[in-house]
Amino acid sequence: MQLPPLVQTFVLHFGEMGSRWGINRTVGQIYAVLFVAERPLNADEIVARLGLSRSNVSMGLKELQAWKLVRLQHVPGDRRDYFSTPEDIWQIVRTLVEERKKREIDPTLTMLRETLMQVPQSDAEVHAQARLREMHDLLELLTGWYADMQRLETDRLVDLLTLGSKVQKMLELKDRLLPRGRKVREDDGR
Amino acid sequence: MQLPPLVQTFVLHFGEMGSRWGINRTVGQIYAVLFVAERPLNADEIVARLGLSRSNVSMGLKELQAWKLVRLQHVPGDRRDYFSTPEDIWQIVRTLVEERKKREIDPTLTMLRETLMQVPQSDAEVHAQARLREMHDLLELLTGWYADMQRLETDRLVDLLTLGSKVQKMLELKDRLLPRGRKVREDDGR
DNA sequence: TCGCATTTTCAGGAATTCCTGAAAAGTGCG
DNA sequence: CGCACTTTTCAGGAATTCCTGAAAATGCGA
Repeated sequence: MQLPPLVQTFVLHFGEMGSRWGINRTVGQIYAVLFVAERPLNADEIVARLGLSRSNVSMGLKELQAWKLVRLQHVPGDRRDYFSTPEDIWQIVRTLVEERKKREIDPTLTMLRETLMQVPQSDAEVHAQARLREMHDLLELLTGWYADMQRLETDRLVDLLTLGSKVQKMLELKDRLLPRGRKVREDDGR
Repeated sequence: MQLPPLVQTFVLHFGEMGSRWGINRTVGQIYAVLFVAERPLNADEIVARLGLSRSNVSMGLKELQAWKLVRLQHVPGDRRDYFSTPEDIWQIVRTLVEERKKREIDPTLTMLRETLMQVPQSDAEVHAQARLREMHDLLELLTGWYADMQRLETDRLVDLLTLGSKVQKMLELKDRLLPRGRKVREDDGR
C-alpha cells in the first residue's frame, strides 16, 4: 500500500467500517482513496495505492457505480476511465441514504404490507401482525420525514439539524404567540 | 423451521436484511422471532422455531444481549433463561442507533480527530485533511442533532418527525412574527 | 457435596465471500 | 480491418465467517 501515512490510517479505518456495513473491505478502501484524492483517479492508480489486483479494483468500482457513490469521468486525450466522488459531502449523504432506502427499506415495507394483508390463522399470527404493523408505521413515519428532508436545500437542512431540539421550544413559543397556529400542523397533509 | 407462514416470511426477510447490515443471518432471525413473540421465549423454543443448533442460538442471544436489543428475564419456578424485545418500538430504535453510534461513529470521530492533528507532509495530505475535516464536521453535526433527539420524549420526537419540513415553514413564519426571534437560535449553544 | 438442568465454550468442518490471474470482450484510432 | 490499450468476466483457490456437536462450566436444590 503506497499512501501517505495520514491517508493510510483513514483508508484502513474506512475499510473496516465498510465491512461492518455489509460493504466489503476493499470496496470501502477504494472509496476512501477516491474520497481524499485531489483529482479523479484511474483504476491503475488505485491499484498502485492499495496493492489490490486490477480485477478486484474493477469489480469494486463497478459496485460503487451501482451505488452511485462514484462518478465516471474522462480526461481529454486519455482513453482510461477516471473516477471521483462528489465534491459536496452532503450530496454523498443524500445518495447514500437514498440508495440504502431503495435497497433495504422499500422492500421491507413491501413485505410488511403483504403480510399485513394476510388473514391471521391463529392468536400467534394476530399478535405478530400487530407487531408488524408497529414496525410498518414506524418505517412509514421515518421515510415520510426523510422524503421531506431530502427535498430541502442543504442550507435549510443544516439549519434544522443545527437547531436540533430547540425547534421544539420554538414551536411551543410560536403556539403561544399564535394560538391558532396548530392549524398549520394539520393542513397540507402528506 | 416451525413457524406460522406469515411469521416465517417476516423472519426470513429480516434475516436477509440483517446480513446486509453486518449482522449475521441467524442472529437476525432470532431477533425477528423474539420481536413477534407473544411472550418471552427460552433458547429451546427458539431452537424449535428456527431449526438451528442449541449452541448457535446461545451465541446469537449473547450477541443480541451485547447490543442490548434483547432482555433476559426469568419465569417464576423455571430455571431457564427467557428473552424478549422491548414492547416499545421507539425504545428499540433508540437502542439500535445508540449502539451503532457507540461502535461505529464514535471511533470514526476519534480517528478523524487524530488524523486532523497531524502535520501534513505534502500537498496530497493537505487536501486529504481538508476532506477529512468535512467528514468530521458532518459527523459532529449529525451526532449533535442526534443527541438532541435522543433527549426528547417519544411523543415530542414523533411530532417533530411528523411535521417534517413543515417545521421550516413555521420557523419562517415565526421569524416574521417575532423579528428578534433569531436570538433564540444563538443562545444556549451546545 | 452430589445430581440434574441449563448455558457456554470451542475445535474443526461447512458454507460463504473474497480475490486473483488468465482470457475474453470492448473501444477507438490509423 | 487490425492493432494496441483498456476493462470485464469468471473459474477456482484463499480467506473468512458461520455453525455444530461434544465437552466443560455454571447454578441450584436436596
